Amino acid sequence: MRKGLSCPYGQNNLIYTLSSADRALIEPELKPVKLPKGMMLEEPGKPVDLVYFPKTGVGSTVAVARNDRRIEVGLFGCDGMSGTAIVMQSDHASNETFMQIAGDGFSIEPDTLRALLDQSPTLHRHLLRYVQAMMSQISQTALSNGHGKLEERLARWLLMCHDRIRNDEMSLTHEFISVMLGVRRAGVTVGTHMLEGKGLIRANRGQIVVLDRAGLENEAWKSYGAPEADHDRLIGYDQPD
Amino acid sequence: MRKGLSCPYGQNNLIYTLSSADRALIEPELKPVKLPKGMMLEEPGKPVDLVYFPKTGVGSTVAVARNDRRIEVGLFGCDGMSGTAIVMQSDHASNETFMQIAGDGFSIEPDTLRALLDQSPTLHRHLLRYVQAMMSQISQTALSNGHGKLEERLARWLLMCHDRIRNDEMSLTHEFISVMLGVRRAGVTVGTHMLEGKGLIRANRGQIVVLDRAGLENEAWKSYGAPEADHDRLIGYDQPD
DNA sequence: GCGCCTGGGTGCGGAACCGTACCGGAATTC
DNA sequence: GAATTCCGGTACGGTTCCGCACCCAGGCGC
Repeated sequence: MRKGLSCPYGQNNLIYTLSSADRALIEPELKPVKLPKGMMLEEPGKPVDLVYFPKTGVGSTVAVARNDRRIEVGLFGCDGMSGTAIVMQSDHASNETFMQIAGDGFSIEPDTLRALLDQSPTLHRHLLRYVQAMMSQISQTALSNGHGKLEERLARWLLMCHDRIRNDEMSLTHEFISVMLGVRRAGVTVGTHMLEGKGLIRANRGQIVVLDRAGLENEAWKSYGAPEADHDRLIGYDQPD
Repeated sequence: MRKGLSCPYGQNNLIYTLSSADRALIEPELKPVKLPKGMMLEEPGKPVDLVYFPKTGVGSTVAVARNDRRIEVGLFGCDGMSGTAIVMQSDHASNETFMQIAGDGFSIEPDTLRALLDQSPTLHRHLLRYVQAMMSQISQTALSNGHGKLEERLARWLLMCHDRIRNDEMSLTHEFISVMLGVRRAGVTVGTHMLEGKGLIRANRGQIVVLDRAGLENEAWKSYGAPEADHDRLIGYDQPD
């Protein structure tokens, strides 16, 4: 587990790190919600109809091209939120966001959130800083997609997932990972074998177990770390109050 | 020229599309400034020391990895600004931004801008929506880097540059383009030959001339367009007032 | 005029990854 | 327990792009 995500299990870190005043402001408006696997949180070009703050599970943000090519650009769990367009004073999402690993969390109406943002500059500031951290993550993804070898990108992706799950076991199929990374399914099979051969993970049938996190970080050192450090600086230890 | 960038030549579109009240607010604080080629506008991990609004020229935002791998993630000209971290209520940049093609524009002190953002929610909103458009552009870059062939990525990049120059001739070396795209210099040579062969551009010695813009767009259709449409929706025709 | 630097053209071997396809075992369904 | 679906292992030819290297031409300084 990364240090910046050390909020208690079953909390959303963005909410948890708010000042008590801001938390008191937003908490009454948050509705508990199940987030089943595959649930669509926002769709490109459409208005955001609910904003979600996961407590568990993992959400993926995917850029989609006209010709149906798609690739994951960002990923979040208890550290983040969907519907960032609202924070940006827009209303339409530009990417697709869905639940990649089931969980639960909170939802809030966009209009309500907008009102709260107007009411509390510190709340707005907090969420803006989160979006800034996401931009850093997306930038790193662009870099990694451009320069990284498959094995390195795979290691980075597994790490980012692992960061957001309080468990070394992850339910992930090669097929799914291949879509997220924008590579062949067979490529992922080969990549996981490489990582298995080095004793970093163990995989079988829709299950990947992280054995050596430090080793994975080493494998992905070119691509992993900078956005995570940004996040910790922007959110983790920067609690207003 | 794209429709969303149709502000008068020698204006910054972000400033130009402000409400008259907001423009009156910010204009006294803007200092005219030359933006020579290669000028560093912000550096990763360092505080933003000035925010720039170009009127002419092109700026590049580049993600840098620890091992010195780098790749351009975003690009802006008279349509944008540097120092978006300030708009996001942060102070440190996470990427490197520099002038790729010389120009001129305005600068403003971060503290001054911060004060203005607090003072005018509509100003803040306007700039936030610009950052949202940039996120869309970065996402598309990640997608393009992951899936796109060199020729297609090259076409997209030339289009994005062309959008921000009021001229079909662009001073660009293969070497420079190769760094921006994160590919070999020789690869760019081959790619430009392909585009030349199709009659879309003409290139010689540090000069690239766009001959057939529509053809270029066709060549890059998978990657070009969506972020530009987002930008136009968020900024171009959404003038408060 | 000469040398030098910059920018671009070209070639070659090899690595990485693609598209496609086939197969087998594991889980699920009825 | 038979059928079906899901998931992963494997193979093969082809393409794209890399790393490296060498050379040539234009432009500049001296």
